[in-house]
Amino acid sequence: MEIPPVVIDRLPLYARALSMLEAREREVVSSQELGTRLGVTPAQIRKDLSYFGRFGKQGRGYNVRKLLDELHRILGLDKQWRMALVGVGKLGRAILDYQGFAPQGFRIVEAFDTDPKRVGEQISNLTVKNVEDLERVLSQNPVDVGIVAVPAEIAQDIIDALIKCGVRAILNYAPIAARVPPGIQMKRIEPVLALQSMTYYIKNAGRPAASARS
Amino acid sequence: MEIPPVVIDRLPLYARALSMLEAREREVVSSQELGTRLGVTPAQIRKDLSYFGRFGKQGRGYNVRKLLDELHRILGLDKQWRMALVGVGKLGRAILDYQGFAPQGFRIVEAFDTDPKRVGEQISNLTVKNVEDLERVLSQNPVDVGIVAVPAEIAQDIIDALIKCGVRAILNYAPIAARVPPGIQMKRIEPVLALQSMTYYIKNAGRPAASARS
DNA sequence: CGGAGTTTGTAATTGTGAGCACAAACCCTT
DNA sequence: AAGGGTTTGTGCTCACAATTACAAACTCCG
Repeated sequence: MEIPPVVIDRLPLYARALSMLEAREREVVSSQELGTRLGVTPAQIRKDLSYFGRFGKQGRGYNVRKLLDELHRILGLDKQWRMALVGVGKLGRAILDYQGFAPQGFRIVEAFDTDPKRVGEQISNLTVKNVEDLERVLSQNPVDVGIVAVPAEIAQDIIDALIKCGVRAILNYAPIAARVPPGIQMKRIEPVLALQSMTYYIKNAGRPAASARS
Repeated sequence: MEIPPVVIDRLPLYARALSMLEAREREVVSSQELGTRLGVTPAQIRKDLSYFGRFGKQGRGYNVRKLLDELHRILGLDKQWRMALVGVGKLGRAILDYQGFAPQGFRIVEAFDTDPKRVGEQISNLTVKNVEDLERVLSQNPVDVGIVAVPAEIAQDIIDALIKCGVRAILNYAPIAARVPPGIQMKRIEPVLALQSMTYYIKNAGRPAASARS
């Protein structure tokens, strides 16, 4: 069955909420409560889950542990994922430093750069390698995900190179609308774009002089 | 007229592509070409723009400079936007360091933290202030946008505090599904969620043994 | 200046996802 | 064991967004 991408995008949210509940040793949760926590309607949650099976019990709700396991299995979060970072400038270093990947099973196992001055440098347990060796290195030791943190001008070339090396998912921090062939996943991380769409909504508000704040 | 949020989300993409074309001194561009660059259908672009007016000329296309100006005006990008950062841990420091905001008119003008050890510290032209003084500082010198880079546990409280201070848009880096009242804009920046949905699509692919690569 | 070739703007259509509402299933208390 | 109270899973409807298709408007070359 073909599952709508929006549904897939919501599943990690559900999983994260369930993790929190599990940490608090909650055994059961209803779509109602989950929905309130996440700002999603209960029907939406039930429908999303129904694409994959019947995980709840009428009159009771969902077993937190069991549903979390199912979601992990569905999303492929029951494995470890190997990632390669390209670009170890300021942004790249911040990504290497980021403590949020590892606990979720995402490990950065290679780092590349074009700048010879950076190649060879040791950053958090990794030796920065030359991007020219990308194909050689990754063919011997493949990764699943490529993280792109290079200037916009060369981002598309880097992405193409990564895909040629068998990478199937790209996390793109470069400010560019890159193209990937069908079957390859790509998501942008672009704070500036997020800001630029929010300003549309707030541009006219002025400072609320002295009116009510609901 | 009520404009679909998806449309608003695409406008910054158009603006960025136009910026690039302007830098290359292109005078005119068609929806066709713009669409190819961005991976969007030409009709989509024309329809999106038609919500706001008639900016093109049949048989010719869009004047790059003029359309870019219009988009800037529509999105409110013709002003400077003041932002306050809360949380100057590793992530917060990386955000302060990020060179991508300023050129687009987004300036971080205040930085806050809860940790007394960090309060008073100087980071890139800013003095870190105590989050307890948030209300006082921002009431004297309001900002438009709040950037949240604190642990999940306190993120909702920080967001509530920012909104109480008149902030109308939140850029949220904390891994939490926070709630905001209607009229307040919020966007998440969450690389992990992006990864966790991509794995769904690539989890079964295995390594393509020796098959064709299209 | 005329006609072939472009390209826009939009009406009409198609496709898709969200919400509603309810039967069926289960829990729990008495 | 029975009945009131919950909650799930899903068919149906509605709303909205993407695509198609085309008339109208413009360009530009000879």
